[in-house]
Amino acid sequence: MHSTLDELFSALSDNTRRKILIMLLEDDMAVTDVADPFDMSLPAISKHLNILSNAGLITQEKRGRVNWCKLEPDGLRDASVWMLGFGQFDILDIESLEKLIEAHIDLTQAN
Amino acid sequence: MHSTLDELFSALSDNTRRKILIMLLEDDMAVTDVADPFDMSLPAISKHLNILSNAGLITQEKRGRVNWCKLEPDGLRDASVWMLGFGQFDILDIESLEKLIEAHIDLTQAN
DNA sequence: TCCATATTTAACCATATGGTTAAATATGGA
DNA sequence: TCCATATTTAACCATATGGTTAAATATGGA
Repeated sequence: MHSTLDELFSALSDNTRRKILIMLLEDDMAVTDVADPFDMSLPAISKHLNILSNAGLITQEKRGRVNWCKLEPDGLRDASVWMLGFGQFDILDIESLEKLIEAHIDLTQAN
Repeated sequence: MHSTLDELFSALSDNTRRKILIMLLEDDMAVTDVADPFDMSLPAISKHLNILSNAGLITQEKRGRVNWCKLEPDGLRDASVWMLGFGQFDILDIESLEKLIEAHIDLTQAN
């Protein structure tokens, strides 16, 4: 929830955890199912999921015996903002961003 | 140069290193000058700079006694691309986008 | 030549990280 | 009630990380 950039980037610095995030892009998953494709013990995956939770990248909701893991859509935002603030704008289309903001301003002024 | 995402995100997960990158956004710097604002020994800074080099985020050029540190503009690219591939760029809300545009304008006008 | 300056290397240390296996816990269902 | 299933916790281990101080190295300049 109130995770630091340290926690965020650190959470992203492990390939297992990045793969888990990509899996959760598809759908929410139980811990056992998250662990399935990995050649690694369940406790190891459980720890990775904890790290992702603390970084704000996922949330976990326990229903019955099953702990459902869900991607947290806003989790990457702080990291994205920090990185893009560096001027890596050639990746994004600046003009369309400006149009988006103009549209937003028009909408708010129309009220 | 050909650093992994692990190295990249890991390099970014330390606040000292992020601060160094922001300092180098201004201008190239000698190692001693990079170290100056930090309450930390020179060897510690030297190690941080090595980590940033290995991650492809900076380059170092030795001229005489002085090792000049230079921001590597494409260094963040792979990380950015990973996040884009993640498809979560709608996570940037309007406010963040406005800040980004402002930052971009500041940067281009600073030239 | 000799000293100062800039930086790295070496040796060390405490703590963090990413994994393991075994045991504990909690819920579901016959 | 009793067993299976889902997951976490505990204890442990090897290696990585981020720092230190002291020594080594290389260059610049009087």
